Amino acid sequence: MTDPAEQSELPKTYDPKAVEEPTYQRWLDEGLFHADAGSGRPRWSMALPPPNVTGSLHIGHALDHTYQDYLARFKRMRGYEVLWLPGMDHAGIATQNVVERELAKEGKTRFDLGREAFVERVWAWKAESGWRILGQMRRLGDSVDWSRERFTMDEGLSRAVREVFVSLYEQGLVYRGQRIINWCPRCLTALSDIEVEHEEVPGELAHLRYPLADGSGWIEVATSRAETMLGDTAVAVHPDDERYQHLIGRTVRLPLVDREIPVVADESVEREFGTGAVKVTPAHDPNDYEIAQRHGLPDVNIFTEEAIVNANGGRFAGLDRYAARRAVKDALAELGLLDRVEPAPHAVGHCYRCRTEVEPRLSEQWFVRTRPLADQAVAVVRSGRTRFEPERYAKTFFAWMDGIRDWCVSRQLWWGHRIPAWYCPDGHVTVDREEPAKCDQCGAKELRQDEDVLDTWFSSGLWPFSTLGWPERTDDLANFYPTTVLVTGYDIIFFWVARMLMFGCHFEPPTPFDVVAIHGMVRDREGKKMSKSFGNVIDPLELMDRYGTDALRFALIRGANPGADVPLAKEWVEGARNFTNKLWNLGRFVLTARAEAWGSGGLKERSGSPPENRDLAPAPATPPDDGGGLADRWLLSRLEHTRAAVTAAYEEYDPAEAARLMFAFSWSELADWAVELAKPRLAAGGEGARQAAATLTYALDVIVRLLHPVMPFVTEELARALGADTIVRGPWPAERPEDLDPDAEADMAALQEAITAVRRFRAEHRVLPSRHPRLTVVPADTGQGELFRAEAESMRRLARLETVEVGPAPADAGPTAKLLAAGAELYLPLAGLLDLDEERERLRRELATLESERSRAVGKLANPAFVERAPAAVVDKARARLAEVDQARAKVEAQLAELD
RNA sequence: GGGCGUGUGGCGCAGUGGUAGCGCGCGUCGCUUACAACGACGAGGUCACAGGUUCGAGCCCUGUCACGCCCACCA
Repeated sequence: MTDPAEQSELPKTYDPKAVEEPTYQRWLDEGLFHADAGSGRPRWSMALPPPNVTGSLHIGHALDHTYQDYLARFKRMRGYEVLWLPGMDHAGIATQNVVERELAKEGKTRFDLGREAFVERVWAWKAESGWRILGQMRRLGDSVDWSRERFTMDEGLSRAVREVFVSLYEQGLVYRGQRIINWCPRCLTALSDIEVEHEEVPGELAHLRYPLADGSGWIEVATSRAETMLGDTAVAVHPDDERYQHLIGRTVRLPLVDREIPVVADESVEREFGTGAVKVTPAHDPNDYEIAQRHGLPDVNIFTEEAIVNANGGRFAGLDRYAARRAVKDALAELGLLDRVEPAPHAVGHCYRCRTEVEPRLSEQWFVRTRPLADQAVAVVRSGRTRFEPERYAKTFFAWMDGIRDWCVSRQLWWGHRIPAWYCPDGHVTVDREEPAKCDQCGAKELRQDEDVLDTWFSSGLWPFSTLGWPERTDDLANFYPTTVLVTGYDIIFFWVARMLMFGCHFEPPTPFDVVAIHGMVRDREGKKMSKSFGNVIDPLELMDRYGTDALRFALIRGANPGADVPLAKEWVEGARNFTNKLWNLGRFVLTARAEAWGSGGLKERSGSPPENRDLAPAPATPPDDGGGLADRWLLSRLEHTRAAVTAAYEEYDPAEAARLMFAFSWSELADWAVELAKPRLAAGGEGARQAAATLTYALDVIVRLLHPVMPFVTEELARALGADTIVRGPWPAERPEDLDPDAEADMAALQEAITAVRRFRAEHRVLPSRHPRLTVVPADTGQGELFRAEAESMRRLARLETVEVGPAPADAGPTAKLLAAGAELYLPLAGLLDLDEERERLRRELATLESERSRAVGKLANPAFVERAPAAVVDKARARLAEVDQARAKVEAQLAELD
């Protein structure tokens, strides 16, 4: 019942759904992503920044993975043995929070389950979530080596973590101590400095009066956190501050808690700030803690872990920080000890995972001594052994490393690597790679392991070598370390890149990677950050469902200018989808042309999927020789330019530039001109048709290969249709400088200019498409004359002309238009082209319409009431419109004059 | 308070010394046998501002303004 002719029709649009999944499966089945160290090829390696097992991949991952995939595929095609190693991060706090939220829905807390059961539960959750993420990576087309997939908490990596921690301890680079750390009262754990996000809040500065103990007056202090006065143990002033000389060494009576505390002199006090006297709360402020250390002051902790006032806060016990602040101010005001409260915006730290205000808290934690490690990491970048791309991010890195402070690595969580430290009843610490049988110092056998786990970034900091089997001296480590490139967003240079450099340079020198390639963040169409609260997040899966993976990837890469943020909107992806379809149809055209040129029996169709014509010869590895015609020579020259520029851009970590070049060549040159120029030759058949088809086939094959790193699916499908089994392993198009042909490019430019000039004239004068005038070209020189004579047929067709003649200007041909293009003069007889009377009539009607609009506008603007009373915008609009009308009138009048 | 970056047509962006480009949008025309997810043609920019270097400056230098991001223990 189906018409056989119709059956052989190829689908007019590219259908990603039919192609992507089977293609990816085939790549896996054929082991194309598997890295074989024994292959003898040069090696190239990269470790995937492990996504958090939390949740699913977002648009930022899509960018990150696409960027890496372009590098991996590009290098693979160029003949490298590529290892792109995948995996996931256990993501301590983030994951624990997610599972705790899930528990909360059941009305439970982790404490109801107990540590062991809770951790079990997280593992179960991880199994499920991890599966989803792997599926998304397949969707994206990630060419990772699945046989080497790792997880930060798997056995091998856990061993690496213990090895590093214990070694650092032995080297004196890990220590335990009491410090003021950043504490999240909601997550109930310590945080490192970079896990705190500073944010400006309105805030206030309260001026409090502390009466002198001897009743001789008072001293005034200023604070943004009045409630902390409950934990004050001193007041500090600058030693040279004349205002307070007489008070140094005396004592004040701390109101509300009725504690006598000293006035001390400390150089850290700024005389100009506030009153020049500062209250000292050693347990709740890092500066104050240092002052206390210097002066031997006690510390009074007034908060519980949840930041609720404890028993030390007397009658304020039980209030949270904010309630206590109000209550303390009220109480002081009643006593006449609150001088005033003024607004004072200042930055407050928030937990990077839950946004809760961080509370400085004095506690016992584990720290990494970072200075020596940081120095090594800085040296490797300064020397150029490791390079940032773009380079300016090295500055960001240096700036942070310069001011780096010791890294608090212990977390009061349950999900993570348990700290390998054990305590005996006497409090001695034993740090070991395996669970020790007895205390190092006293031999006690009752040991209890530290309850805390390590910062998630501790294990991810080992990623480049722990994933290769370290500390074992594995083949993979020998073959693929240092890794070649590390790709990531600028947002985690401090969190991750810096830590990897510190650990890598120290434990597995010289460096974990040669190049750090930094990309930006995905933004919405207005350049705004994507976030759930703005409601502007885009789900990559939705985009892939709708437009295909290649479209999403191309849109992301096209916007990924080096180091800069990537704006993305549906329309961008839609445009990229149109491009995939353009390629698809280019493929359809070329394949058909090729089949017809060689008289083969047309193309076959696989159900609903792309063309398969293995009966034809495989795509040529080199262009057809001869290359006689201008169109072919021009195309090959442009192709070689593109090939060279795209290759260079890929090498230089500028895939956005490569994308632009490929897009422009494919669409504006190959499709818009080369194909159009080929049509008459193809239609003529014979050797000319074969020549044209061969050149187009070659060009398509090359551009498809160039595009493959960015758009792997549609290009693989087209390459297969052209006769290749796969292009995943290349080859990459070879350099062909002999194809560069400046003469052909110049000639083609002249021809294009002439054709466009005629088209423009036709469009402006509304020449019906069915009218085919005769054109006379008066060339600028003899060379140009030959050009136009040779290309007369192309020009005739593309400009819709009856004939194209090269010679002297026609005499006495009646009304004639003279156009200029590339130095040549083009003469178009108007008679018969457009009906002159009809055209005059049309122009007069148009002029009349414009005149009447003009007189109305003039009248309106001449009316003072309108000009004065109407909104300015309306008046401006009227004026602008009048100007437009005047311009249009002038044009129409000129056209009328041309006709006479 | 430091550091980095950005200001180019309505919107999003390229363009590191030699006659202003791309995508989207917009206007006019067109279902020309690869593609209407298309084609042809067009409108639209004193390249934030002010100085300077140069034969010549979006592109280099200085300063100003605006915006963005990062870092930061002035309570």
